[in-house]
Amino acid sequence: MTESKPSHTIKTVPEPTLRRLPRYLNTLHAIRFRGRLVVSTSHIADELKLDPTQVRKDLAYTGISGRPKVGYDIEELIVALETFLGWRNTEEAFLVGAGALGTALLGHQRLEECGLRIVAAFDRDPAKVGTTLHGKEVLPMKKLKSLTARMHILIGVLTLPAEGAQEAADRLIEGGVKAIWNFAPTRLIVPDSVVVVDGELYSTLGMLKHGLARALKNEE
Amino acid sequence: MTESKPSHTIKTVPEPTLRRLPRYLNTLHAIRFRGRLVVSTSHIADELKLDPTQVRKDLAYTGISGRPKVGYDIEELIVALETFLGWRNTEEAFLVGAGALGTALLGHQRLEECGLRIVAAFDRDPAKVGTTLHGKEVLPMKKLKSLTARMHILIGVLTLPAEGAQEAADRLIEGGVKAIWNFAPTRLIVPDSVVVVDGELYSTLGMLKHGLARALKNEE
DNA sequence: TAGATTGTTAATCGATTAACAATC
DNA sequence: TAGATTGTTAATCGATTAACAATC
Repeated sequence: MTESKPSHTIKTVPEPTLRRLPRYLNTLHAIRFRGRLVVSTSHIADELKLDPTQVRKDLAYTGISGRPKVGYDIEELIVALETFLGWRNTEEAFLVGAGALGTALLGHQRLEECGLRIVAAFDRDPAKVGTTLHGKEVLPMKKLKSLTARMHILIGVLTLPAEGAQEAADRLIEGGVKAIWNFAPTRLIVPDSVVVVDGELYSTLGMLKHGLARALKNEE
Repeated sequence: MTESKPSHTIKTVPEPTLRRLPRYLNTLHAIRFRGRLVVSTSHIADELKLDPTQVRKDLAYTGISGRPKVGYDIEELIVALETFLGWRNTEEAFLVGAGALGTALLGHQRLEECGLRIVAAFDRDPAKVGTTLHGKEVLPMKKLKSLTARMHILIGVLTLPAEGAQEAADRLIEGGVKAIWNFAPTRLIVPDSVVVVDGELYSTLGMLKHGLARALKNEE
């Protein structure tokens, strides 16, 4: 018996591709700012030191198509990429853990441009509860689940230590959250229906410091 | 004529491996906390839903070796990983851009545990210059290059908008910086001797929102 | 039309996974 | 010793790159 895939299966996008798409957007914004209306994949590839074929393959995933000899309409391409990445429709989110990192994300304007509006923070510290950070209320943990449900919040942002992370994730998921942006240094156990994406702060810091160590060693 | 590699060539570590190593550390800390003294690769792999062989290959890069039948000494393994990632010797850094994100990193305690001590911030806003954030001075941009050189700073952290990023990177590099942790949404052009690692805030946010959109679509 | 660029198919490369011998 | 686990070599898989036909 051969396995028959459901006809509506969406082609999954390779993770490396997904990581590059936001970089294409950065580049496109810069190019558009210089007054260009169309752009070729070699143009984008040059700017980012990538292979033009790779850029073309990546763009194909978003469903947009260019015109031979001409290239891609920059405006259309930006819209297609932003739509694909989900940056075109703003989604409300709750943040758990109002420490330094959490406070930063509450105040980081650019997140809203990427379709993420953090509407409130939660913290277990009574001294923080009731205060306002960057215009957003800090609420007590015991309200996390009920408010998530009542406000139909779909995204949770975790900026707390590893210890409290799983517990917070559980409450959020019980409340109906479908996606978690996790900055806590721990792996979360969640149902298949929930997406977890790691903030990767420490991964990138590891790459940085390892790279520095190598660079210094090579110099001797 | 055959190419002869220099005998001291260091084997380069695949990027996926480098991304996983900090996750192993998280897991190891949790396992150690539970009182274990040794750990097997299948144990680590189970916790992180990875393949044991992959964990073994990754660990081999750090130079540590385990004992057949027994496994790895947790303590030794943690030290080996931290050393490999450069988290064991603290390096001083300058941060440029004292906005919300920059302020957060200035106050984020855990960075120091990963060997990064941000000692001062720089900003072009005269209103911020002279103030103190999380106990660290905010200094004017015009001192960036000279202070970097005088204090032998090797790491720069960029938390400013795309526009100012290249300029700041240039000043840091002129001052002697060898590694840049870049949170600005732009590609930096730097000499080969300088390591740039992207903070990837927007890449991960893109993966999150794209993942959410897919999850919601699959549900209908 | 000729040339440039897209989009696709094939070849290559590198990372993951499987198989297994070495070893405590 | 027997069994479990490491560490390495081989097979597989997937992503990148190269080649090239289609097209404006």
